[in-house]
Amino acid sequence: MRADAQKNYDTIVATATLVFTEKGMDAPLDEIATRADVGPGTLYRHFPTREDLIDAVIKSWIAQIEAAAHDAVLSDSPAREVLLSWFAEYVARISRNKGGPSKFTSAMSNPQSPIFSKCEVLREANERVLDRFRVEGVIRADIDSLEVCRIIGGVAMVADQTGLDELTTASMLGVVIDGLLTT
Amino acid sequence: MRADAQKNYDTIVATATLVFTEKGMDAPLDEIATRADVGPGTLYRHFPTREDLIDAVIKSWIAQIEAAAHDAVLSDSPAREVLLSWFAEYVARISRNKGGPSKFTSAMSNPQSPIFSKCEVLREANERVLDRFRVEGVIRADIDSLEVCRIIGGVAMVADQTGLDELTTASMLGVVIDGLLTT
DNA sequence: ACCTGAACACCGTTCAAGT
DNA sequence: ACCTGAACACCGTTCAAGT
Repeated sequence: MRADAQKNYDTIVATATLVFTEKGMDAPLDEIATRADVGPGTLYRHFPTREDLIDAVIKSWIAQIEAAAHDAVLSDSPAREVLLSWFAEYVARISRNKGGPSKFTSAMSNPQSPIFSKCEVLREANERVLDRFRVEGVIRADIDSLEVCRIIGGVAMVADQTGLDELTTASMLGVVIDGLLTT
Repeated sequence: MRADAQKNYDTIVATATLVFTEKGMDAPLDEIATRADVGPGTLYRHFPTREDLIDAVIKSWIAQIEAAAHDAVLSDSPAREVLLSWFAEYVARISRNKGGPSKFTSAMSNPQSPIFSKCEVLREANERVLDRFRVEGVIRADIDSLEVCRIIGGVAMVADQTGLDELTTASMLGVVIDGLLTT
């Protein structure tokens, strides 16, 4: 990539990160281009779709969720407690930017999506945590990680759209967890 | 209301019903005005916001949910079975038009919304069903109907956005129900 | 009192002209 | 090879002019 192209690419991603934080993942691309001091065509050349841009923005932090999953796998606290903080963590990550829960949860079921592979990282982290408890026999074995991601994603979408606080969200997650536990 | 105004009002609502069915509740208002043979200003005069229009459209069927709730209250099938078909019914109603789950579930937590009172009808129907099982002691008493509407609404939103089939949706509802049951 | 439709604003998307 | 920005399309919203 040419030096000026690389510079524009980096500036656009940095600006998008900022604008997504301020206004959510549905923020006008126009504003991103303007604040990055590039023409709209430049943004489109680098990122043909909004999801391509989202993909570049989340690249810097999406893998961090694996550490949280790792903690959940190793923790010796009660299952319900571990799952509650793990799911809360999951929700917090995909809700980092407004509009995130909707984007991630939809893309997870769509292999064509530019951010599908990033969603797989989320799902696999979840899979690892669920696997631990499946082995221990404390949660149902007939619900796969995709389905769990969808249900938790649904809770996150409602919380995101409605602006619910963490306590209310945790209460909803508690219901889902009780539905997963066999005990 | 003047005769011509009344006629326009009725035509707009009828056309909106059609367009919402075809393209969902986020369909362009423009198309509704054009197909109803009125100017955009006429649509805005009668319905200042999209939600005002939605309110008029759903008026004709929103109360039907009470009959389904009534059936659920009287049914002598096992609780899990009754709740599953009730929640499936609830999801089907709010998913009648694409984009519906998101609209209803958001408005339910916002008393300022023009469709808030319609959402109350949904919530109260749910309340009646939940009350029956609370009295019987088969479901948790610490989760109110608003919270249940939110969780089920979240499932409906995911299903709506992702285009999930009824079986997959029912499976997710099953998890939520198991989380509500005390047995 | 109500309707019309031109006009404006906003935003996504394309592409001819430039470097 | 890449960038610019004018231009177009689309859609929501307003309002002066009409009936």
